[in-house]
Amino acid sequence: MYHYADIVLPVPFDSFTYSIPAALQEKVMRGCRVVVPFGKSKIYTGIVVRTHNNAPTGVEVKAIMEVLDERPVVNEMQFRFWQWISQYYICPLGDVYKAAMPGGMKPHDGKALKEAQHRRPSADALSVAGNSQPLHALNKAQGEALAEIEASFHEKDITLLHGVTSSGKTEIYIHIINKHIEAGKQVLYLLPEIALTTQITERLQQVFGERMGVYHSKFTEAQRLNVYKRQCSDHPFQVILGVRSSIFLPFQELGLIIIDEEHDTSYKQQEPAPRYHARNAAMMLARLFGAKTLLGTATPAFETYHLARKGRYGYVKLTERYLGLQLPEIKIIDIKEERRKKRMHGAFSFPLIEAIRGALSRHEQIILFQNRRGFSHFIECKQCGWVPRCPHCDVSLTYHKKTGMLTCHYCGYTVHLPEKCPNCEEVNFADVGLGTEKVEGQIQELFPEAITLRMDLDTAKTRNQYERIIHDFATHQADILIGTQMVTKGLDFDHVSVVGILDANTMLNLPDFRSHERTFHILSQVAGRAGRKKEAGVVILQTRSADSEIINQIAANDYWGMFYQEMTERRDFHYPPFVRLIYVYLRHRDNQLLDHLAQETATRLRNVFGERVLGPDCPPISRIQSLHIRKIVLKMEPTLPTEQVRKNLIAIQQETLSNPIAKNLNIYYDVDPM
DNA sequence: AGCACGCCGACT
DNA sequence: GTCGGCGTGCTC
Repeated sequence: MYHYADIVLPVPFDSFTYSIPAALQEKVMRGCRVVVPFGKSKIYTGIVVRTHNNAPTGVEVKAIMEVLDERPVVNEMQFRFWQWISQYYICPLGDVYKAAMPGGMKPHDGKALKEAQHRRPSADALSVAGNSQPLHALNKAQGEALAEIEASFHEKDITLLHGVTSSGKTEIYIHIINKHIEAGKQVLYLLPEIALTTQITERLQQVFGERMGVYHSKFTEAQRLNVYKRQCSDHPFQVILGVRSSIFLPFQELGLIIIDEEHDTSYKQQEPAPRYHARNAAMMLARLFGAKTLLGTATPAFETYHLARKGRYGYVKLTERYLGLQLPEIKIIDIKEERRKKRMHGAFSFPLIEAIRGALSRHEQIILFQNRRGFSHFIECKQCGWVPRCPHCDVSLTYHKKTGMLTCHYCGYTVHLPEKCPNCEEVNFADVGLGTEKVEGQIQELFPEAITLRMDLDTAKTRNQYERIIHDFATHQADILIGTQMVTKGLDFDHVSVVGILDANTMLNLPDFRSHERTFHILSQVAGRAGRKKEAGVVILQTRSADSEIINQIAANDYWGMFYQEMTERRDFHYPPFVRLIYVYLRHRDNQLLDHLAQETATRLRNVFGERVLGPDCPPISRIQSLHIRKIVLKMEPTLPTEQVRKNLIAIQQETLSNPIAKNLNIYYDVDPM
């Protein structure tokens, strides 16, 4: 009989010890949810991680109020996985719990007790319906790729499927999934949030019907709760199609994880903790289960490709586009040159205008890509050069013409555009930089007869709005789709013959070692949207760096050249995959105090890690939501024992925070940052 | 991270 | 005289 239990709660600590009342002693089990009082007035739902007889010293122990489950809702595999996430990403277990359980599983306050009273039996078998459709036959190239993947899985646990856009990867996935579920295994199919569209969901639903569950963060709490409970039951879904957080669902017999669009940076959770990378974490999850992992993409992340080349991953290439689709031709247009010749109409070069005109006359569709929302980047007083800036962040405000508002894209601060310059009282503002809203306005002037759609964070805030736009464009209710990187994700439109990239410089010059790789990924993806059945599309790539190597590599679809050059640079300058990066972020309201504390922390880090420590520095955006920011970079050789590193880092964090002047200091680590 | 406690400005 | 601003301290 145990008298105490360690409980994980949705707060940033590992666990808290509670006493077990005699009446609950039979029921309190590892993995079950319990209801406990917390602090002065809170009631939380937590998870039992351990029962024992060690009375905590120096604190008043509170008692568990209620047990919600008769059998565990977190299994042993999940506990091991949570532990790994917590250690690798240097965050307390409570943060992992918050991310891992859908809201409905961790009710708080009155709700927790209510659920205990109205406890329902776990999801019944919702029953296997016979509405599934047969699998499509694979074509020759697909069939060969499938055979190669299977052969590769005999030797390696992880295989990269490198297949050009529209090469029919989804059908290959369906065949592999089918084989695994026929063998009695479960399959997890991961997609980036934005790519989880009805197109793919519907296709998989046709085949797997009731055997498949979909797990998306935009679903209601109740829907996600149902999927979670179903996975705990005796009749779990065989296939889960989900976004990054679905790696935390309970699995019983996981045999395969597919990570589609594996290069996508949105697999990395930036905020809040745990700042995990769902691709890398999924590979660890697969390892725990002895399951296979299939990474799929048209443009592999350089780190992935590097490991595939080294033989750590199996590698299968699919070069043929499905239904004989041709890869688009990419034409580079030098904006500087065109501007000098006075051949630019706003953001549009003559060749782009001609291409659009041609497509419209043939009743074909056009996608225009500009990776910045809003009307202009910022506005500037023509008289005195005044630029409206965010009072809380170190950025200028973006002008949104339709609403007449200036908005901070970091904290959401919004004000009306002033009628006159508050500095010189002049009434003459210039719009500097190009946003999607301005692109749409110019298109409407150039082609008043064309119907346009715009897709960015402003017009596609919800899943419904997003899908509406996709649907309208796919059914040809509009001629031109203008958007940010939202338009690049795994969508296949049949009638797009022209893709215009309005300014391929904005992403290129970011102070980030991955900016070339990212530009390559995103531009290749958007270029891949062009092309119709049996007919090549055209991509007009406008740039101010027409001579740069990277632009030419993108235009030539020279993945290998790009990769080779980047790897050389990353080896020489010590960047991943040759080192493991950890960023240390420090945030504080007081800039001077922050400076001091950041220096102090860097010194502590140097005492342990020496030359591996760089900084502190001010990041490019050095203040967000009134907090000043400093960043310290750690470059660790991959051979360094991660457990020792982690212990040192936690100790240093504690040391810095133990200084009384560091009261409101916020420190956190970002492991493998993106 | 929340959330309560606590000590200083503008309102009925 | 109080309502409420957010500094700071704690959570088994």
